[in-house]
Order: sequence, then structure tokens, then C-alpha cells
Amino acid sequence: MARDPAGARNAEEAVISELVERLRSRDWRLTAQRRVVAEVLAGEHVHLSAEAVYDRARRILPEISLATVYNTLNELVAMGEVLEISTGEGPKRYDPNTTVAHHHLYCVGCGGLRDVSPEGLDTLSLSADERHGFELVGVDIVFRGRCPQCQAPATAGAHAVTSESGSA
Amino acid sequence: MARDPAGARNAEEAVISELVERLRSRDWRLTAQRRVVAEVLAGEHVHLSAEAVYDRARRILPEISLATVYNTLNELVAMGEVLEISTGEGPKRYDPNTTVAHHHLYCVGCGGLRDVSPEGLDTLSLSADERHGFELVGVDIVFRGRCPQCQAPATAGAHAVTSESGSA
DNA sequence: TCTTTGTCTTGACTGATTCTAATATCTGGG
DNA sequence: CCCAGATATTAGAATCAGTCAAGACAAAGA
Repeated sequence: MARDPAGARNAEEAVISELVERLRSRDWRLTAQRRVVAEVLAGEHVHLSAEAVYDRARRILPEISLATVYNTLNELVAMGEVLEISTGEGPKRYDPNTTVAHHHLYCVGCGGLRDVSPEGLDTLSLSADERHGFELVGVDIVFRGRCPQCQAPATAGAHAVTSESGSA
Repeated sequence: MARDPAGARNAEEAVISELVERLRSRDWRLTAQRRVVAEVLAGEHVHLSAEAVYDRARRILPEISLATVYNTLNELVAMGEVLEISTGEGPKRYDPNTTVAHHHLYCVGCGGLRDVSPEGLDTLSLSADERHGFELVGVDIVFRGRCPQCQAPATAGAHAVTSESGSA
């Protein structure tokens, strides 16, 4: 693993440290593989699929296996450090930004996914009647729509749908 | 868990006719297989997976194939007659109740799913800023919680999680 | 009836994820 | 330092949900 060059202290580094720091302070063994997964996740602002995490992790630690990526992601989710999002299309995405409550905006055209903070959240509720005796744990809101690219003419070469998709 | 004894038919029958009637009046060939799928879907008040639809359909029309069930469900979804819901756990569920806008309440314990009409929907929105240039198409809200059974002690034999699960 | 068109079935196939069993690595005690 | 036990990692097989493709079948029109 490339020893990080001392100079590269930028905004992402802060986030990385934040997540990795939190992990270190748990009773969780922070191995090379696990750190790489955590760093990859925290270092991207789009929501990556397990496969995409694997690709990026392999660039840093070529021996890492897909199974380990899945294991690690599942552990992070279980610890509540990472949020798992299923879009209904294709693989699940993983979102490290769990400190701030947020919801999602999904592009039905290309599968792009971004975080949003809707308004009017506080008034959203289920009447006792509608609650059917459930003990509520949370709520997920997904706005569906069409991103600027996908609204476009779609005449020419469209735009390929890669695992990236994430419009910066 | 015992399904509804013969008495409760009336209301459901109405729904069946309603869906089948709508289908008949489209340019859609209403074959035996397709009608069975539609009836099975409309006849249950829990949201079934494709596999569960297949099981029930086979009890009525044993020769029906799983592929046909999938094809038919996808067609119904494409026509807007049926709503496809992915819970993030396990297979997709299909919900024939598309006439009334509704959202869902999901049990994190057993996977049961029911329709709900939240309050405060009208004030829920994305500011222009948060909309990121998307052309909004809709919004899905899933309340997550624990149904009465799943809140229980969990001491003795718990309750098995079958494909039914539906806490009627 | 013959043809055309559309539907259905079977079974192979893909993609996403999990499981398994063997191997490697870490940690604490002597 | 070396060992034992616990934990992590690996490669690949297995599983699950869903799709695809090719031929069999069935209904509607000439």
C-alpha cells in the first residue's frame, strides 16, 4: 500500500480521517483491507456500488478480494457507519455520510444518486391509525426524477451509463 | 396464519373485477395466464413477490411458468396497473393498488409491507437548490419499523419468516 | 384451412451477493 | 521469540432473483 505522501492534506483527507478515526476508536480491528475500503468510500462523494468500491480498492491494494469488500461493507453498515441504499435497479450503493440525516434523489434515466435534504420533513408523519401498531424506526424518502443530462434530447450519442453516473 | 375465510370475498371480488376489467378494455390480450396473475395479485392484500405470485397462480393454473409470471408482472408495471416495490431485502414486491397514491410501511423484522397514507405529504418538497436541475417524477416514502409481532419478546419460537410474512 | 402474429414454456444464462473451506495474520501468554 | 487461539482474508463454488432465447402453441384473419 502506498504510504500517503505527507503533503496531501486536503478536504477529503479530513473526511477520511474522520471515518477511519471513528473506526479505530471502536473495538474493530482496522486491517489494511478494511482501511482501504473505508478510505475509498469516504473519498468519493458519489454513492458507490460494492463492485465500484472493489475496483477502486484494488487500485490501492491489488490483492484485496471482492468477498472482503462485501464483508467490510456489511460490517460498516451493521456498525451504522455506512448507509446501504437500494435503488431497485442494479446493485446496492453505499453511502458513508451517515452523520447528517439525509434522503436521496434518484435519476430514473441513468441511475445517478445524490443526497438531498427535503423541506417539510418535520410535518411528515403517520397517524396512530396508519401506524398499525408498528414501532417506527425511521423513514426513507427517495425523490425520483430525471437529471439534466437525461432530460436532454437523447438524439446523439446519449451518455453511457457506467457505474459512475454520479454527476460530480 | 389462516387466510381470510370465504366470507370476506365481496370487497376483494370488486377489486379483482376492477383490475381485470381495466385490463380487458386495453388492447391487451387477456389470456388465461395473465388473468390468473392479475387475479392473484388483486386478491391479496399483502404485497407479493413474483415467486409468491407464481405459487398462488400455480394452484389455479398448474402449467403456468415462472417466466410468464415475470413477463406479466413487468407488463402490468409498464402499463402502470401495478406498482413495483423494492424493499432492499429480498425480491421485489408487486402492489396492484395504484389508483390511490400511497406509500409504504416496512417491518425490518419480518419483511412485512403495508400501504399507508402519511400526513404532511403536501409540504414535503425539494428547494430549487436541492433539486439539482432534476425534473421530478415522483417520490417514494418508506417508513421502517417493527410490527407488533416483531416487537414481541422474541423468547420462544419467534415467528418464522416465510415468503408470506404479511401480518394481514 | 393456412398463415400470421403474438404468447407461453423450458432451460440456459447473467449479475449480485453470500457461503465455504482453506490459508494467513494478529494478539496475548509463556 | 514462539505458540495457541482467535480473527481476517482469499478463491471459488453456490445461491438467489430475474432475464433471455428458441421452439411449441394458440388465437385471429384471409
